[in-house]
This record gives sequence, C-alpha cells and structure tokens, in this order.
Amino acid sequence: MPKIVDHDAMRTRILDAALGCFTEQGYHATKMTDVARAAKMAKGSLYRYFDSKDALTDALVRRYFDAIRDEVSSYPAPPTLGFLVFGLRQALPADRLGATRMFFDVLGPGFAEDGGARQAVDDFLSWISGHYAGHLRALQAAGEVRRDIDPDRTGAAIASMLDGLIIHQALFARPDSEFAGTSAAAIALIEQGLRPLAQP
Amino acid sequence: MPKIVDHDAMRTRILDAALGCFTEQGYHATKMTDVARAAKMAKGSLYRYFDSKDALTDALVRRYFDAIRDEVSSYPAPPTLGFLVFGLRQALPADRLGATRMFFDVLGPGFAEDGGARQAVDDFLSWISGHYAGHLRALQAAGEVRRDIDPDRTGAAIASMLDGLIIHQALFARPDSEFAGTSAAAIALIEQGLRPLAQP
DNA sequence: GTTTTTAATGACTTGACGGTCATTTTAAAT
DNA sequence: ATTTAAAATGACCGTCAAGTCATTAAAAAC
Repeated sequence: MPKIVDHDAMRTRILDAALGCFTEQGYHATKMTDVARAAKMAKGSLYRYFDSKDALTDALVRRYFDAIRDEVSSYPAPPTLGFLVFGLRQALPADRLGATRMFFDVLGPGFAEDGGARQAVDDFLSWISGHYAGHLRALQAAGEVRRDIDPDRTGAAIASMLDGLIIHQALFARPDSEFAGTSAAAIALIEQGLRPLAQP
Repeated sequence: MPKIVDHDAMRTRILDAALGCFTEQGYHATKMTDVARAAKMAKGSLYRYFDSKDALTDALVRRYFDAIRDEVSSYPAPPTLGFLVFGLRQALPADRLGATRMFFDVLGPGFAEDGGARQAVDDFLSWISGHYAGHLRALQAAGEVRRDIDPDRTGAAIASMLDGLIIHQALFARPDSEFAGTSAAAIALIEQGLRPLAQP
C-alpha cells in the first residue's frame, strides 16, 4: 500500500545533479537548494537519501574514483614501455579538469576531518601508485624499463607527478596548447627516465 | 598631536598571527576573532589594516611566495646537472607542507574569484617555471642536459611535477621515509630524463 | 596638563545556509 | 474507490561568523 521508490536510482539522480552543480559553480558556491533544484525535487527530499551535504559529497567522490579505477583496471597490461607511456598520456585528459578543481574545493576546508572524501582520494592514490608499480615491475622483467629503479617508489612518484600537472591545469587554466606542451615534456622526461641505457 | 602607529609593522604582526592560526587550525576553521587574539588586539582593529579576511589572505599568500622567490633568486645558477638536481631536492622540504595544505584550503573555495590569492600562486608558478627553464637552457649550452628537450615546456613540467609531490604529501601525509623514497624516485626519473645519452 | 586627532575596542547587526518537521501528496494494495 | 504507509514538500529555525560603529583610550604637540 505504501508509495515505493527506487532508493538507489534516487541517490544516483541526486549525485548526478550534485556533480553538475559542483562542477559548474564550485562546491562551496553550491547550496543544497541548488542541488535540489537540479535534481527536480525539494530540499527536504534530499535528506531522505543523504544525511548531510558531507555525506552526499563523500558518496560523490567515492563514486567518481571507483569509476576511474574500474575503467583503468579494465585496460590490458602494457607490453612495452611505449604502451605504458601511451597510458600515462591518457591519464591527462581535459575532461577531468572540472572534477579535479571541484575536489580541490572539497578537500581544502575538510582537512580537519579524517574520514570521508579525503579518505576516498587517498585510497585511490594508493591504488593507482600500486597499479603503476605493477606495470613497472613487469616491464623491468621484460627488459623494457631500467632495472635500477624501485617500482613501488617510482610508481608513487609518477602518480603524484601526473596529478601535479592535472591540478595546476585545473586551477590555473593555461591555453590548451600550452598544457599539451607541458604534458608532453613531462611524459618525455618520465619516458627517458625509465628507458634502459642503450648497450654499447 | 594624533596617536601614530607603524602601519607596516602592524600589518606584519597581523600576517604573522594569521599564518600561525591558518597553519595550525586550517584556514576555514580560523575566525577573525582567532587572528585578533593571536595578534593581541580586538577584532575591530584588524579591519583598520585589512579590509576583509580575503584581503588579509591575499596579502599573506603574496608575502609567502615573494619570500620564496627572493630566496630562490639569490642562489647561484647550477653549473652542472648534478647541481640542478640538488636544487630540485631542496625544493621538497618538509617545512613547506603546512603552508601548502593551507593554500589548498584557501584556494579551493576561492576558485570563483579571479584576482587575489590564486593570482599570487599563479604568478609564482609562472616565475618558477621560467626560472627552471633558464637553468635548463644554460645547461644545454654546457652539454649537461639533452639538446632535444624544450627548456620552457620542461621547466613548466618540472615545476608542476614537484608541486604534485608536495601537494600529495601535504594532504595525505605519508611516513617521512615513504615520502623521501617517492621524492628520490621522482628526482631520479627527472635526472635520467634530462641527462644526455652517453656517446659511444 | 590640555588639546586634538588617530587608534583601539567589542557588543551588535546582518546575512546566509544547513538541516528540520508538520503537513500534503502519491501510489500500491485490496 | 478507499485505505494506508511511505515519500515529498518548503517555510521555518538555529547557528555562526564576517564586518560595523558608537564609544573609549592613547599619545603626540604645545
């Protein structure tokens, strides 16, 4: 007899609306009222699905990184250094900049709290570092990558360095051509750094 | 006849107090009352020296980066690749992490505004990128760095990549030993990437 | 010591937004 | 068509902090 709705679908609808608002106007500039309007419902309804703005944000951040992880996981392991480098280039897409700026916005003021959104990003970074490390290890075995690098440390280094490029572009938007040049230089540096010295 | 105070000294005193508060409690958790207490004055007095919390923050960020710029400018140009790399290592100090976290905190919500604090950081990044580019150009001439890299793009890439390391450590504090390992791997990658190929 | 002008003060005003809840609406079941 | 329990609503509340301003304190000049 009662009215029944699809709880999960509702949460998805709200998260989609929130992502749109946050990306367009920024996280702090977005009021719960805005999210409600974007999701075509009243503010009060939001609170049936998320306990607070923080809870909503946590769910959003987690969903975002889970999706990237799933996608990246589905790629085959790179058989050569060239393929690895190709993959790194793909990790610097223009369409991730809006979300990156948003995370900057979200995480800043939240640095006091330990759980929540920050943890989700932290988890992802640990994962991607390990992911790169695995590739590096395999490529070392194949003679495609210098033997004298530490795969774990270098994997973490690559993750942080690429994120540095993304963050800077997200916050200090340069012309696309300039960003492309900077990215290319960074990738070239990493590629040369990984390449084994030619045997005389 | 009127009472006179040293306006600049007063601003410095307030900025020092604000830096302490922001670093310790975070930017958003710090209220103007807190800054006033730390500076040993009443809240109303702050507003004689800074029009708003934003204005205070802008001045603080600008002062911080100007100081780094002055310091870095005073170093002699690196005569070899080894010296350049040594300098890059110095650019990853543990004592900059608190401030970095704070800037993250400040810049996030402010991404809507264009002037102000963000501009100050932007200016600094442009400057440091150019600074590295100058070193790279000189070292290319000296045969210490590969000729086939673009100094400007690579300078910008190095600045962003190092900042990535700093930001990650600031936000997701890893044990010092781990950060040291990741940094070392990153620097090694950059060094190998810059080094000219050995002539057979 | 008196005057005069600027500096300092902190209680108060103001605006804003996250979250609540009494009321109304909806739809499933019979 | 009626019942009924859950869902939706949005006006309202409480909180909180930035910024103001009438008043008081300070010190320079004489």
